[in-house]
Amino acid sequence: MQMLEKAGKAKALVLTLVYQDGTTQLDPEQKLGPPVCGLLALMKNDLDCSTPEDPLGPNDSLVYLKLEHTPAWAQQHAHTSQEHFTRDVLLQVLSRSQPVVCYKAKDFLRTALQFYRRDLSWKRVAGCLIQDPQVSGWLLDPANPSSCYQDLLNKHSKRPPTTSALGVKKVSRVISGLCSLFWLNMELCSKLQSQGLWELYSDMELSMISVLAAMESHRIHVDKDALKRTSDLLGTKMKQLEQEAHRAAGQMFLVTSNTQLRTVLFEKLCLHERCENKKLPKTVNKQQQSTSEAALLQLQDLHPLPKIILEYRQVHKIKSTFVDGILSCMMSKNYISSTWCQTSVVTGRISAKHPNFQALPRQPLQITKKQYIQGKEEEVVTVHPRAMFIPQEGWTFLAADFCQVELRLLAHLSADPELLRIFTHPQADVFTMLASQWKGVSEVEVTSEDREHAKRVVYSVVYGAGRERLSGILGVSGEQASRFQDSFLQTYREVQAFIQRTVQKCHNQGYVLSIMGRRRTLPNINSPNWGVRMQAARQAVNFVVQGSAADLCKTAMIRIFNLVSSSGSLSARLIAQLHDELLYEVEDSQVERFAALVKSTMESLQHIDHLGVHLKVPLKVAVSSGKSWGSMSELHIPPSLSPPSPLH
DNA sequence: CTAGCGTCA
DNA sequence: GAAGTGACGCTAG
Repeated sequence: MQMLEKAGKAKALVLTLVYQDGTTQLDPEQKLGPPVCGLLALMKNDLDCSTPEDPLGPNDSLVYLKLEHTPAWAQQHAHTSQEHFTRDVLLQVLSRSQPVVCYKAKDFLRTALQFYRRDLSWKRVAGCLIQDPQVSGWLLDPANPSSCYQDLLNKHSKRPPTTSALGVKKVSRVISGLCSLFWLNMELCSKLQSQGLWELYSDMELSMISVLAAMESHRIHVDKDALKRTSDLLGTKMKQLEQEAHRAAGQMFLVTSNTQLRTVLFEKLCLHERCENKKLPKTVNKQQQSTSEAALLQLQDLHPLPKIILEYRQVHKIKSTFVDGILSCMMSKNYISSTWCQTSVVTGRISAKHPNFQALPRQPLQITKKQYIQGKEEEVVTVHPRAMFIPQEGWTFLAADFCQVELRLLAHLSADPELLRIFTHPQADVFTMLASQWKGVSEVEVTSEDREHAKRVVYSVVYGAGRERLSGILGVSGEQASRFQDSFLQTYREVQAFIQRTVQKCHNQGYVLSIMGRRRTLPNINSPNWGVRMQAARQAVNFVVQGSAADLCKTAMIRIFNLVSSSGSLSARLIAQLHDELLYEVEDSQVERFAALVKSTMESLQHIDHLGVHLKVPLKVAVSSGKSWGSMSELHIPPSLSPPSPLH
């Protein structure tokens, strides 16, 4: 096929998805993305002789590939050759060594995987290094990601817009868009190079595009019936609580309305008059009595209503966001695939939406269900959104968690002897240890809530929480909080020195860097406004640690992805990334082998020779597995079962 | 304290 | 009336 040969020989390929409404990825974002109908590829050979006025050089050419499945009954006849042609071009795009450029390349890769899910394995996208100006733009200035292609172009292109949009045919607009995309990519690449961001871009972020595309193309099974049952259960529970609230209030009112609740609590029941010793929070703009959680907690001993409202809100939150919310993401299917965003977090972490997989409750919710069956009047049921996610038949979920990554990185970055000692001679889990010290109980008595509490306290202090905020978290007076803060920073003196060093550096150069060279510029670090300046200082410190942790987690994802992709037998797939935790779906028979591989791959990141990363602390990875995301139990891996040869 | 997304008034 | 906003609550460190 001539065209295929031409595409293979082209010096560069510039791609965009085309949607059924005629728009492309270069047009401003649609609210609800229309379905894809094809792919437009510009094959560039004349890299020097095109001008803004005549973007298409004499040796450049354009091809439109229809993405559409031929019905099975028609396959023996006409259109199958075209379908195969498109697939072959896609395969070539995935494996070519010449540059391929696509704005929002992840969407392109995912679309390819979805259209050819029968005969295009997700492993095939592993080696693909498609360039993406959206990613480059974000790396250059992660705090201000561009909202659309035009935005990005305006921000970086030296030349003014090529042709005025009015009166020009849509086709020529798209063509000149693709040409500008090519030049924009060149421009961004040179900027990355001059900022020292090239390695981070080409070795990490570009690989992430494939990892995320493969992750998005996977279908996560959800127990839809159970989800519907819990939706109904929570619905009846809310009705019960509403009735209880009306009874407690002595009147009907809309429990979801804070205005009406305020009237009941403070004008009818006058609860604020009965707690003059406590300070009740006020609403910010109107200085009215607040009905926030903090206020209701203060009032809960005076009257039954606040407690009922608190429980109502809790149930409502779970139902609307995590039960009905997930149901609405499923449409008529019985699976979901989240959207994973690479360019929305300043620190380099990734985020998820529809649904936000990273925010599903960790703890199940206990519901007491009143039912009028003889013998038992009350039944306690636990509602756990995570338990709704199920591996496919014959597969198991496996989670691998980097234990205390940020704190370990802080130990490394600060070289604090005390913090290093905790991690190099671990008698116990750090947060468990601290919790047992603070609460005066033995380590075995520390509950998971205690541990969680200790964790919040530690991170709050190291990221610069003020006295007021810290007293809220610790549950002590402001004065005690201050004392705690002082003694903490005295115990870990080098941590304090690291914080000061980082802020100073940010002051001098205007930006800070993570261990792998990720960069955040903080213009506000020199603001004349004290509050604004202090916030920038905290952001600088947080960026160095959080950003470095993100670097490690991404490296882990990529290495594991490459190991599995290049293995003939391994089939484990990444389901989700919970920042420091990777969740995989693994064939039952491969669980042990894969667990050992994941653990050793992740822990081996203590030393990354070619990047000059040598952490002063060991990395610890905890692995767990289960037949639902809600019921994972720890897996103990013998230390050296099979040391993998790390690819990079 | 720092990062997000989803829901609501 | 619809669309935008800030507070809150869930997550992760």
